[in-house]
Amino acid sequence: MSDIPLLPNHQSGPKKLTPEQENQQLKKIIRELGLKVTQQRMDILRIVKAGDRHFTAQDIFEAVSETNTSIGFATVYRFLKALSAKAFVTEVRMGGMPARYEWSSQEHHDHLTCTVCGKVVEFENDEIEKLQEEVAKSLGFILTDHILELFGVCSSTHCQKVYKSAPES
Amino acid sequence: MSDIPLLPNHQSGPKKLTPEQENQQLKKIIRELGLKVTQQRMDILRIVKAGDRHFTAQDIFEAVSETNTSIGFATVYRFLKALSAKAFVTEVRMGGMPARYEWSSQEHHDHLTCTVCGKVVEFENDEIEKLQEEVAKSLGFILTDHILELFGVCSSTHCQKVYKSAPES
DNA sequence: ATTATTTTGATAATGATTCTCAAGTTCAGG
DNA sequence: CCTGAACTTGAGAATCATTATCAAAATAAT
Ligand SMILES: [Mn+2]
Ligand SMILES: [Mn+2]
Ligand SMILES: [Zn+2]
Ligand SMILES: [Zn+2]
Repeated sequence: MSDIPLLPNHQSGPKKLTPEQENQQLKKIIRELGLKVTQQRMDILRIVKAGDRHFTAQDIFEAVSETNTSIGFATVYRFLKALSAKAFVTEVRMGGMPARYEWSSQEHHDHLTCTVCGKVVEFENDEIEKLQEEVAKSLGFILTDHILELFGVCSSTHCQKVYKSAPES
Repeated sequence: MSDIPLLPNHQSGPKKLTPEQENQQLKKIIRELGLKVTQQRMDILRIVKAGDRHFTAQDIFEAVSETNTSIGFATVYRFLKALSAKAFVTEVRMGGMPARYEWSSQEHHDHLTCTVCGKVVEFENDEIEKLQEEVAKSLGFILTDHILELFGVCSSTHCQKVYKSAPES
């Protein structure tokens, strides 16, 4: 949807890949899932992996349709499910709205989602992470994972207006 | 992990109310919403307000049906929506699961869950809450809600042993 | 009581996601 | 290159939670 810049997808590794090299990468991933390589899966994977945004199934469906392949929603959902089952992609869900998917980057981050337009902003905050560790430790736990999702209203005039005109909180 | 464990509603004030007093309380709330007092609304409110857990619309529908009144799902959803619009109840929507509602008077809390035995500990950390506000503000958002779930291994010898001997995940 | 205003609930509609299954594709082996 | 068994696809039906419709019923101000 919109385009307020976030954490840029700052990759560190080399990203000069020939199309053929990229294809080999994608195929390798598909095979790691124990699945057959199909045009649809290649297309979906290319989009999700290359993108620096959070895609909905609809986004991916449209993107794949645009290029060449005819594809069904079922295929998109099926493959995304397989990818997130093996943690290649992360599924971000917010009540009511369609799920969003992103390539699982190595870098940890949390999400701030606009409850009006669905925009997702990534952030990472070392202080919060540290406090989480402390909380866990103080309760006798070894912390192994966490989910932090913030919800709010983004700065777009549209969303601000909707928020202010809504029944007051 | 099938159920959503929560704070027992460890009481705050005096809760010795005659049925009539309780009814007056409930009516007052309904009128504060600018709505007419109906049997259905009384029933729904009584359940949500008294409960010590998170209810789904289904839960409430069943509970009300059991007692006396015939009631429709639409009525449950409508009234819950009105209640959460005015923040009398909190709506929690996660993933694809049905929304859950809880009376808002409970202290805010987050959860720390043992991934081995499933034990859930609640905690509350003002510093984290404050940092969340700051993060949202710095990204131009008005923060309206958040979900913070920590996962780890609790201090029980059993869970510690399982954790140490487990192959890495 | 009267009656204007709300509310209700059965049922249809919605929207995201999943399921079904006939037809099409992939790929290991020959 | 063929073949065929196993896998995959996509159109459409099915689910599931939630919302919208709307005529009939309940509420509350007069
Ligand atoms: Mn992200
Ligand atoms: Mn919290
Ligand atoms: Zn927004
Ligand atoms: Zn444990």
